[in-house]
Amino acid sequence: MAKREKNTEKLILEAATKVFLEKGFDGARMQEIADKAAINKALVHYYFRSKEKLFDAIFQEAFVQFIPKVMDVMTSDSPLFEKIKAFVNTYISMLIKNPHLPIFILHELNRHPEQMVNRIQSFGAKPELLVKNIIKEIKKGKIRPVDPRQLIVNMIGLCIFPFAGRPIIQGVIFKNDDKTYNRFLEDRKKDVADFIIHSISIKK
Amino acid sequence: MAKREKNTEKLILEAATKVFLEKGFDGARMQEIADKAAINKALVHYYFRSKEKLFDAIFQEAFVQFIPKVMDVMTSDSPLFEKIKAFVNTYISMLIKNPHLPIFILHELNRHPEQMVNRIQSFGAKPELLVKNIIKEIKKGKIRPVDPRQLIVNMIGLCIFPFAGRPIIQGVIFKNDDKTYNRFLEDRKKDVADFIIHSISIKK
DNA sequence: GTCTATATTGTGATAGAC
DNA sequence: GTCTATCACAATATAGAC
Repeated sequence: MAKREKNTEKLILEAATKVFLEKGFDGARMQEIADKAAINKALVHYYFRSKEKLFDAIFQEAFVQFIPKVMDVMTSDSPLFEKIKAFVNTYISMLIKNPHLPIFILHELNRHPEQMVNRIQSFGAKPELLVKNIIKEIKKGKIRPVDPRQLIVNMIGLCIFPFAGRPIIQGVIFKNDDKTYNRFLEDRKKDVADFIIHSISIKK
Repeated sequence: MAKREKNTEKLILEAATKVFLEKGFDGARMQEIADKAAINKALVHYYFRSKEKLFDAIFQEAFVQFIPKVMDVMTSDSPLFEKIKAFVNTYISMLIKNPHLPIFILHELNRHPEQMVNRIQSFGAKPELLVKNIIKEIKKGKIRPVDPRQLIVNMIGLCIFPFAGRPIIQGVIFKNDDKTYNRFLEDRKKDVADFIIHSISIKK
């Protein structure tokens, strides 16, 4: 059976995702989206009515992807260090596939912080559970006493930053070499996990 | 003696800095800059000719501020851990005063990575020195063997992320409370330094 | 559903009086 | 130097034929 042709709506969404993620809402052009989807500009409006509505569709999906599935990791019954390794590995792997995601989400949310209020309810990340879990480990004397919120921010920041800051890091530290930087990102899965674990381990 | 009036050029630069840093190049409007400077739109063009030229002036200064003065810290002859503490403390303090700086720089460089090539030469950050310094500490057995480049990226990322990701972090973890988040940022000066130092300390 | 043509508005930039 | 008025074009959005 022949492969089914993609329908137009999907073509537009794919094109729009690329353009919006690379240029942001303000930098994106409906014309460029239409060109990339190999259709006419009017057709984009036919399917999504306005630039804003099209953007909302893309942002929604991108945002869900961006929010790390902390809960998935925490519901497992493996030890904390194993959970950290799994989280870092999964999250960095996803970002390697979607390198523009961090800046896109971060920039758009900085432009429109009010939108954050709406988003919070719409997804089920409950960091309280993770916080409690960390506190439990501290009380059991398994890890160094730290502010759990700081630890969570550290974990996420360490994963995201090399993608959000790629041009500057690659430029300054890696002499703009793509291959070396990609290798650096691969290595990071292990390095960041080690880094975090060492930072909360108790010295004997 | 009466306080001297600010000249127009300075007024424009101050207004433009605010607008560009909050909205980025694509989102900024010459009209808004003029309004904020309490002058006419034509006058902005009179002083800077074009939006792009005005932007360049702002970006240049912002970029210099953004690049952490790693060298300043490293030229001191204090021990590595003291250097790390000083760096984290200085950099986070600066970011508290300029919270929009990270997203602004990161976003604009992602939009125009080619510009990074020009910038690199224009400022004197030589991370090689820092890399060598870290390697020396490792060889002396003072710290755990790590990839110095990863360590540097970690240090910077840990400082920057809570500012770049403020809306999302504050929304999800801090129930959107400004005061708590500001306190969190203050605490971070110490917490991040501790975090890094523990992560590279050698266990006895 | 898809196209061409066009309306409409927004925005950077300039001309010219004062 | 500073202003008002205006140009020129870019970009979103719609009308209407097919």
